[in-house]
Amino acid sequence: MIRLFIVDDHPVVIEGIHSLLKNEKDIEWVGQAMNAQSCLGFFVNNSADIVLMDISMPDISGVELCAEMKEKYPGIFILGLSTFNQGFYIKKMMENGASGYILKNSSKEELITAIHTVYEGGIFFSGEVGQALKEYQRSSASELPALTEREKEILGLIAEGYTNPQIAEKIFLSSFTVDSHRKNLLAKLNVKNTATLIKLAVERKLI
Amino acid sequence: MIRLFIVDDHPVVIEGIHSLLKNEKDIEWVGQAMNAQSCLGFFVNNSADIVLMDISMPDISGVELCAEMKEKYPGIFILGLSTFNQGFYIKKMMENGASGYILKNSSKEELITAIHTVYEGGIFFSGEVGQALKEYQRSSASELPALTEREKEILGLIAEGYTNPQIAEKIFLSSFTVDSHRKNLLAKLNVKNTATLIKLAVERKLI
DNA sequence: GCATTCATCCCCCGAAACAGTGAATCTTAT
DNA sequence: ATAAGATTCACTGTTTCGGGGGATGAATGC
Repeated sequence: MIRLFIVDDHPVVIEGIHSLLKNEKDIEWVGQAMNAQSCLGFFVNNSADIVLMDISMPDISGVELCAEMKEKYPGIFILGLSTFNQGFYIKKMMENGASGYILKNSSKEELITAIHTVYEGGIFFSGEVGQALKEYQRSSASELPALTEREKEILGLIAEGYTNPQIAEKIFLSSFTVDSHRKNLLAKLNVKNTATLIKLAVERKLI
Repeated sequence: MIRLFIVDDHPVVIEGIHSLLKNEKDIEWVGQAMNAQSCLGFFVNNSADIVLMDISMPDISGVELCAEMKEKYPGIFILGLSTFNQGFYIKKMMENGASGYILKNSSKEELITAIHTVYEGGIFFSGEVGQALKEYQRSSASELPALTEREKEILGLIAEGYTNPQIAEKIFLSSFTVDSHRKNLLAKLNVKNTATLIKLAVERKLI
């Protein structure tokens, strides 16, 4: 028996999911909350196996609530729930310990599959969400100015710890030239020094 | 109809999966390969929707084959397949474009669910794999030497682009002292300069 | 007690990074 | 063809980094 709790500030969503699952014999509806505070209140004296959690709530965001819940009750699996398919928030939820993410317009089958997968310790994304997540991982880079091949090459070598003279020797250029490319990298990416350059590059997966 | 291809150097695995899926009406078995080369050869003149791919193969690794396949045929979904539940390789496969990962001892139901989820663009992990992946994400940081509070503070400020004199002013130290901490960071983490320091720090989520 | 470890602090110096400016090839797209 | 941009090279400063050394004090363990 999978004990399910739901947190969402839209009554219609709670009702809709309740209705979809009411005939599922292995899923027990243990409670619901319409904001983060009352969700946290519930878990003081009660428990659940899975929490379906909306991303946008009146008091604190789903991302924060997710972090707090996993901190206090690491054994409870959290399944993100949202109307929109936003890569950024999905990523944040996952980083904060969520076990998956489904859209509110998911089919009954998808919802049930998600609940079972997560209950067994798995990770589940609905189809569209999986796509959005993958695209997001790239698209966050799309806002960045395009780097030339040379610039990417030199960025990679900088990240590996080579100095300008070393890079120059390695790819048969003048160290003045390497320095020029380096300055262009700083300017294009709008960062002030090597530290911030590499931080950006790693975070945005440029290298 | 989901067109499925499998790459695995163990005939028994190919046979076993074939047997499990032979009665599935919506899954069509389009071919199989026992090494990476013959897999790549197949896709020159043929196609598939999903490739079940073993992680360990005689010629090149599943990770590399995965990267090459996604490069050439981005529309084909790749589902990793392994006997062992190794967080590191799972992570590598995912970074190279795989859509999920299942164990060879998965149940028929799990296998079919995985195939359908992936076919619809989703991401699927078997239960145990999901756990291993999450644990790996933490454990990779555990091998690092412990940093002192001061060092972590200074590391964070370096990553934000502050120079030694700026950090010194900000936290009321001599810039010589900041420099010492900085050098300790380089030594402790065994990196040669700011670039590699920040790369490591971001990758290992020290900041 | 005493030695040791370690976090914290300080200093010098040569090498590297950064800022500013300028300019010559070469490719590519309009 | 010409304009735009990528790539290359150059010079001159100033600032920062990285490698060396060394000092203090608090905590630790024997």
